Amino acid sequence: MAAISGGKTYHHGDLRNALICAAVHLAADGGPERVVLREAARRVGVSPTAAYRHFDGRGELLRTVKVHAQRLLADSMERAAAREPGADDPSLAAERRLVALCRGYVGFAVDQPGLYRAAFCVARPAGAEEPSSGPPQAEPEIRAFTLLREALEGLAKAGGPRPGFRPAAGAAAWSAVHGLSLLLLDGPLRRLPAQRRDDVVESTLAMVVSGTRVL
Amino acid sequence: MAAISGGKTYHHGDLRNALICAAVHLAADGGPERVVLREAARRVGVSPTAAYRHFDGRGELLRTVKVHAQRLLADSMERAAAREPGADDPSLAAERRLVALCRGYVGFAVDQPGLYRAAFCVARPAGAEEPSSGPPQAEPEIRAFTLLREALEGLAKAGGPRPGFRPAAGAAAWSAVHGLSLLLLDGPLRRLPAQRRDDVVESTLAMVVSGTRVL
DNA sequence: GCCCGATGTTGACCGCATGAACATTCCGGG
DNA sequence: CCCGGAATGTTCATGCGGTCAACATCGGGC
Repeated sequence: MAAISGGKTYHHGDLRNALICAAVHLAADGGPERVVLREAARRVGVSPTAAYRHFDGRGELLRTVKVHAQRLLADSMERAAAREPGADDPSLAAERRLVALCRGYVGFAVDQPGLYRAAFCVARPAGAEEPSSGPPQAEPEIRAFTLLREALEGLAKAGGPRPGFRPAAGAAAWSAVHGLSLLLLDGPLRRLPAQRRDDVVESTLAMVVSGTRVL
Repeated sequence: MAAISGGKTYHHGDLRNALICAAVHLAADGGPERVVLREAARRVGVSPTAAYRHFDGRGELLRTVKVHAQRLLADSMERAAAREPGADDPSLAAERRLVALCRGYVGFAVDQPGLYRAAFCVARPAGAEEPSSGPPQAEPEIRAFTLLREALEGLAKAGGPRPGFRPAAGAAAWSAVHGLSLLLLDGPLRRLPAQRRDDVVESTLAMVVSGTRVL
């Protein structure tokens, strides 16, 4: 029927995606807590309960947004790494890649605070608190982390295989950029002037790189 | 009157503190989002709106809890540092103190996830979004950060005054422990078995210490 | 002893999440 | 071509939380 003529049909046709899109926009300005089911429905022009045909409640909507946000974060990292020219010295290249990835990480957090926070929000399955429910359901393995870990492995390899390298180094690096991002967003480093902020970022990256050498 | 006899009086007598206490308990299990005004009032045995005589709404209650939580965090750090024996080599002592403080930090986060999250939650003043409202109102200077910074300064001094030391090093160290804490709490490092968790913590602390040397 | 201000209480309104029952549409047999 | 069930939306209703206005009560200073 007249889907072309702008007329509204009883059946939306692609409500799920429309809701996700609206929810992502909500998260983008206001973070995860502003992802409100009713509001998303309103924006799409549909009754609130319609969303329940596509999501198991607000929790699942949020979780979907979260996945999206994580993807965007990883994209930002890869883009930053791709922009990095240094393909000269291969051993240096590994380090540059790591730093570029981190820059992309923090950059995303600063540019898209709402989405960044959404990417790491806790969206409990609607009233779950007990750890004893079924299998531990392995984490979907976040690409952002994979990128960091691989970069670190590349760095370790480039510097010659050293014995002390621990996989936990990835977590350490991640901790640094994650913590830095959050402190800059909501944390006490919020109102930092841009110049000082860069300073802090550089220092932290230096710590990561240097720390990587001893891990 | 019969405050002693357990009889309830119309006037509570110390409602503000009672509410804060209840709210802190709520935060302790469930984090900031579970700090619900009505629930706190219920636990104290008072009507919901009574709270408005002492707080400017839920936001202020939460902010009060936040301050409390930050204090507890700093306490945990100092306690950890006090437990640290190493008073032998003064130059080593500085490093040990730094590590102990960090351990106390992460330890608090792991032991009191709800409070830790409350300590860093964003409690906006009831619908504020515009950055252009009055003076930047300096942050109250979080003691946890001060402890870290001072420890780093002590470390720098102990190693002989080096030129390159930047104050941003404090932020870098903080970023690491903060990020680590959050990844362990809600983040992807959540369900990590305790043993691996310690591994990650150690690696991160090693990164901090080593990074400190180059900053 | 009385009155005012501080402190609580009731009642009401609004937004949100969610579930039950009902309506509309689409689509694949017959 | 027609029908019935599956999808997909809608309306109505419940319960919770934040918050405001109007009213009640207490306690202390005059």
